[in-house]
Amino acid sequence: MPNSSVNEDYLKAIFYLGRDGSRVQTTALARQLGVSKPSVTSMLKRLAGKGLVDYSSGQGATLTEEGRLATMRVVRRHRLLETFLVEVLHLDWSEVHAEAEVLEHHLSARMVDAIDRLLGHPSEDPHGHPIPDAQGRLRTRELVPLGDLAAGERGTVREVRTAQSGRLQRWKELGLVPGAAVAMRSKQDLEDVMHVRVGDRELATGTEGVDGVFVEREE
Amino acid sequence: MPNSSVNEDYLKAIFYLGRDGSRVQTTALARQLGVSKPSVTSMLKRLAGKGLVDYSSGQGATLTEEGRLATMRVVRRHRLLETFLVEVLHLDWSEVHAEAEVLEHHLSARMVDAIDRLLGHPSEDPHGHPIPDAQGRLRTRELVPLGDLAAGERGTVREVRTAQSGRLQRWKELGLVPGAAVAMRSKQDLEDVMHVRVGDRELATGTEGVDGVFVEREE
DNA sequence: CCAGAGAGTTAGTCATGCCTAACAGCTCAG
DNA sequence: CTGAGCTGTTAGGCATGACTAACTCTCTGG
Ligand SMILES: [Mn+2]
Ligand SMILES: [Mn+2]
Ligand SMILES: [Mn+2]
Ligand SMILES: [Mn+2]
Repeated sequence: MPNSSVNEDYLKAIFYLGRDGSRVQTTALARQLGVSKPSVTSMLKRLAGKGLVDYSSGQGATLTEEGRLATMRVVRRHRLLETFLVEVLHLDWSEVHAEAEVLEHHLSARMVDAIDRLLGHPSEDPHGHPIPDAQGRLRTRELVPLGDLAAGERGTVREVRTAQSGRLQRWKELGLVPGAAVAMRSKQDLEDVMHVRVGDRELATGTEGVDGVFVEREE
Repeated sequence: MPNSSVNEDYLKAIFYLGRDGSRVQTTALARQLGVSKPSVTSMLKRLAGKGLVDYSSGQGATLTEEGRLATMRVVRRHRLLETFLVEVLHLDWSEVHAEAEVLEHHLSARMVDAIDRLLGHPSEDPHGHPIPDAQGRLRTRELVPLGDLAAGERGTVREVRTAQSGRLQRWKELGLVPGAAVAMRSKQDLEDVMHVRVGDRELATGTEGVDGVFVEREE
């Protein structure tokens, strides 16, 4: 009756893919989770049976309120774990996602509380992602992709969204970490090259190279 | 192809039940693991197929060398985890077994190393159990049940073996923890009552009440 | 000697999650 | 307008790991 690891990963995927308010497609879930489309169809029916998602054949899926709360509990565990792994076990921020992806399903409430306490109730994980509170509330912010800044605009890096550890490693080397001040110097859209000031360094990159870096625009 | 959580719990159970060198019976495993006897028969065949146990129908099971090494890796993770949960997360020693029982199956090598390093390569867990080293070597000691001490004999508590958190809590209150000096004052075998000095306190108990407390005899 | 208790196995079933094959419906390019 | 390419479902199967029912075998007490 409790949710399995697999259930929880489906819920998280539905949550992430549905952030823009849209219904989540079978195919998108299959790609995200690395399973076949029939597996997704079958699982959506079972999650609907448990009251965690709204699903009708061919119409995609959304989380119910119960499903959203269950998802927030998993996301909370995931992000607390990442923070813990970096702060306490001193793993690199590029490595912790894979660990947290597994352990998020196996932490008791007691351990979650102990970690939360030890870390002093952190509000963000190492990648800048907000940690849902114990009631399932998630802070939201107005962030834009770094590549959306116009030439001359400034901002501050707030979140880095990727699960690829190689990209995280590179961004750390480049100084593209939460808190970093950035300024868009110039953009050659046709060539897909932009010049960005990151802290006190200059960076030339394509859109793809910083895809996943989100900034808060300077007012 | 890697061992599942369930596989690992079977291996551990075979290891513990076979410590005395005997072959482990189907029924004993079924009771230990809380599953039916046919489930055990079926699993023993599969573990034998993986080369982890020696099994022939009706003759019980023993670990192969490969199975023993796999078991030592799980026991190492379990005991490092318990130590970590007590030392770092400050959970009570009576609570950590249940947590470790789950997490032992989901820790990466990287996390095991990080925990081992953080703790300074501990040699024992909070209950006094030796932690296998990374090569699967397990320290052995000559311990006897506290109840085996004869009147007048002294010793030191070295290990407490139980998975019941209530018993652990009680033993902690009584001072029956690894390192505690004990002395058998007197025994009334017919009534099954013994009087034991624990540190500077006096304890009257039946055999059952201290079953699982192991001591090193004073020479 | 024989009945019953235990130990252990076989057979058959179920739930969970995954897969491939096949097909239905929609949209869009040619 | 027609076929290719998507999206999505149904059908059927497999692996893991659990269960109950029914059986065999061995041992022991009366
Ligand atoms: Mn996960
Ligand atoms: Mn993160
Ligand atoms: Mn376990
Ligand atoms: Mn222990």
